[in-house]
Amino acid sequence: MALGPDAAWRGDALPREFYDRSAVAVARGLLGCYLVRRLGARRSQAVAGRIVETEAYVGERDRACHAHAGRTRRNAVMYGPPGHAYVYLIYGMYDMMNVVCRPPDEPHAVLLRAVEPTTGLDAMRRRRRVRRDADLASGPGKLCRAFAITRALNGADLTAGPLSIVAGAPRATERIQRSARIGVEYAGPDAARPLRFFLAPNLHVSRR
DNA sequence: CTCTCGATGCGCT
DNA sequence: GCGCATCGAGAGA
Repeated sequence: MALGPDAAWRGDALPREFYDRSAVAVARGLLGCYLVRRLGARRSQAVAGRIVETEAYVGERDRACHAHAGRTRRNAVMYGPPGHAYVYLIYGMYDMMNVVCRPPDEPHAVLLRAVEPTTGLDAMRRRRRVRRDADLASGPGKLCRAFAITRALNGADLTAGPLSIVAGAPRATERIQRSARIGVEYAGPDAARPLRFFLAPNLHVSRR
């Protein structure tokens, strides 16, 4: 079968070492990479898209980070090896996907905030009833729904299995921009830190 | 377009 | 019991 122009996501998953750095480095490095979800009994169906927006959560001293209060049952995955998914429920109805990073002995993670769908759009449209494709995965809760990511994948290894990330890069027309993180006003001085990263111009980020 | 508000489950105090 | 790393519907302009 010939590989079409959207075949980049078929490459190898990013290696463990990619994640073994600070969340800031990983948050920047993930922009343009492909989030790949394999579904079906034999994982024959695939849904994929370019990561266009991320946020870094940088350890116990970051008041916006779930590890701020130390290790708990919910955030335990953040204290494990890098390259795994940390998925949790928020507002009683939305799942959020993070990528665990691991600078020495520090619980860092990167929240995936928006994805530009490239493959399996029909499957995404079935899960998300939206008018425009740009709304399919333009938010952390939206992308989890579009990609069928739930807490059942908490702890999943991103270097092998039904959920992975494949190397990619920003387009020649795109630049990396940064801002304060979204929805962390409660975090005091940490709320203003510019730890959100996104590609611009790109119609699939969560806010313009 | 902007703004407001309710939904809804659970981790943690 | 409180509050949350959100979303989408509805109202108004």
